[in-house]
Amino acid sequence: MSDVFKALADPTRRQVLERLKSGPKSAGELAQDFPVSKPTMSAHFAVLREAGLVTTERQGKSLIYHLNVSVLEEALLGFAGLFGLGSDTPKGGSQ
Amino acid sequence: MSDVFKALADPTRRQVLERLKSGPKSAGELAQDFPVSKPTMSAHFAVLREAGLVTTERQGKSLIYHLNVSVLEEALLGFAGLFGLGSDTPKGGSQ
DNA sequence: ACATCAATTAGAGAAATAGCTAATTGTCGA
DNA sequence: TCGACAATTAGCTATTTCTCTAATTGATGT
Repeated sequence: MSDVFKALADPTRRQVLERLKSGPKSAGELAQDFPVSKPTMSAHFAVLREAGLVTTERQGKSLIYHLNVSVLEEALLGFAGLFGLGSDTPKGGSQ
Repeated sequence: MSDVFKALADPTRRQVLERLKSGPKSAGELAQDFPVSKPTMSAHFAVLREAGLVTTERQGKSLIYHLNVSVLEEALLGFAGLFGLGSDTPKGGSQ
């Protein structure tokens, strides 16, 4: 879960997740929207993948990235819950 | 708001926020609970302060840190909201 | 004024991060 | 098998981050 917050620390990666919200996209398709090189994007994808925030699926020559909302939810709302934020989840224990 | 996520990326800083949940604490009081030097903790506090996640109040020789829940809420739930998570906030626009 | 205590700033080093170009891997179609 | 294309890995640099010890600032009490 520390990996998730590390992944979310970078604005580019947060924006990638937002793009993915509207549906799966290929690496190249995603890369187009950002002002950095493809290898740099590839590195960002790797961080998101290792955090479990996205999953991949091969489709011909393309690699399709899918958003894994549940991991995002668990981290974001899980942590928010520790402070009594979000839903009325009383507490939640682990770190 | 990018500052908030950057601040949350470090486990020590997240734990500081959790400690602060139960009420304001002095720098030294907080520092005791962590296996790093006081100057290191001071640096972490500065990051949290700059992100707006905590506020300070002088009390004699001590500096008292207060948790600023609203900033945490805005970042966490604001971002979660972009994905339809948390409360049923439909969308939310800025980044 | 001075000693003391709380906390920060200064200065430095090691490790991690974000970025690039060039080279490589893997897949498809002819 | 070969050429073209998608994406990653390799190799490198610059910057940032985390950590430390030593020195400084600021407030209190005598």
